[in-house]
Amino acid sequence: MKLVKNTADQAGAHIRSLPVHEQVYQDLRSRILFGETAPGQAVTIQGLAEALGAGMTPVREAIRRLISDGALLFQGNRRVIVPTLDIAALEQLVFIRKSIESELARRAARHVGQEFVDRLSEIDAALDAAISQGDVPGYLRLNYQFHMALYAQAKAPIMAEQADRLWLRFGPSLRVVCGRFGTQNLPDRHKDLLSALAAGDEEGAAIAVSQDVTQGMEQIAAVLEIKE
Amino acid sequence: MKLVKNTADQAGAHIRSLPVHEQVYQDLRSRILFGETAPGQAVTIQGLAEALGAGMTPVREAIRRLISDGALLFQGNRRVIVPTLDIAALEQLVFIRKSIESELARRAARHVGQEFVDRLSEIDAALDAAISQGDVPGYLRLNYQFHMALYAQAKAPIMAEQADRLWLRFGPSLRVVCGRFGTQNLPDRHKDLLSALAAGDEEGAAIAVSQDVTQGMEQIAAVLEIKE
DNA sequence: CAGTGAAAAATTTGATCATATTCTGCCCGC
DNA sequence: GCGGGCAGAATATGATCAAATTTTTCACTG
Repeated sequence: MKLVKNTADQAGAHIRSLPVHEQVYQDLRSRILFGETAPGQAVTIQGLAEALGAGMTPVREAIRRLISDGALLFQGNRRVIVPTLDIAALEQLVFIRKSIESELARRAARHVGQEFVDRLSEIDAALDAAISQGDVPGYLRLNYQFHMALYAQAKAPIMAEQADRLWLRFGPSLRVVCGRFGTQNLPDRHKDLLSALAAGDEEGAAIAVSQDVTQGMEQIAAVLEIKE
Repeated sequence: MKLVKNTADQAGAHIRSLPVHEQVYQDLRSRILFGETAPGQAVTIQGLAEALGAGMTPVREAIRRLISDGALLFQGNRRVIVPTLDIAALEQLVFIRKSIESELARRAARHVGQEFVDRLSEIDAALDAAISQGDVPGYLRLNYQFHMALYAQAKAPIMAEQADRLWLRFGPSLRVVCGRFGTQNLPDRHKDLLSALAAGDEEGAAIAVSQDVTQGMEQIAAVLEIKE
């Protein structure tokens, strides 16, 4: 009872290099990271499967990964939401970020060359442009890109991965901050960082990143206070 | 055409509160954590599904979560293995563990009561017994239990979760250490820690944990050096 | 004639989907 | 207000397809 072996070479301009579950993961991840999902929002498997035109198995896997990343929260019953930050969580994130990211900056300072400083400066210039134009999504993406480029330079992949994961936890809230305050008075310790890097000043780089973290988190804390 | 809705709650002593993918996750996790899987070993979906008597979808989900945890490694092609530590990775783990776990000890010291110190002492006594009897699995489980009980007391769930995740990365290698050196000359800074906790000495607790981490990691480093 | 190497077949394993089943939350009638 | 059904969403299975590894074969060289 062999049915027709329909060769199924129908028109599919699919780039099949990446597995579907990986594509879904990246897609969802960047939505969370750049605030396209609001804190508290529910996430349904079937909804996503339909929205992305994928089956539910790949969507399931992507969601599990993101739960493990701390980017999504599995509420005891079988409901999944974008987690809401509270002050206690934020305070812990500040501590961990400062520990890891300042060390990453320290290590990156050991490996910088002129071409790397140039590349970072380029990103920072684009970032400034986004800020002055009030381009919130652009700001969020470039800021992320700036930090990740720096951390990649530290030659410490495990630490960089930990830092990367932490960003998923405050991405949605950072978006809320920008929605409320706009981009005008955003902190920018990147200039300090760039001069420290150019001078090979490890401690200076660490301090600059630490201050950047503190300021960013304080903005989020301010919004959280209001909400209480 | 409704067929008999046999509720099938008689089969085995199944605790049906936990979903299968969760059970598989916990099972695999503890196997990795306590060294029942060797570093470098390959992990196959279908193999596990058969071994655990589960379908492949739950196994898939568990594996994805563990990859995200850093407990398994997805090799570019589609092969999944238990990752092998190298010196560079170990050094990064030491830094992160010291940062996070010493802070957790510091915070735990703020919330201890007598009954908590007693409970920890109890675990530590059992741990000593396991060491003197050469009971490696018992040592690994009790050591993990000791640290996690301490970190739970810190009232910092996010930091504790990060620490927990890190343990998955050196579990398999720790097992190798014990296989080579036995349990006799394992470091035990737990006594220092217990007295610091009883005295409410935050810094003392932080230092004790930091030394415990250093010593444990040095043992692993020694084995890694030999292998090179 | 034996050994080496590559190419192709076969087997193993991963990826995806369609579907059946079970559980949760909600709504309606009592 | 409360309990039972009802809708919908999540869990889980097995089938099916695709890819990668392994094995086999065979030709060619020393």
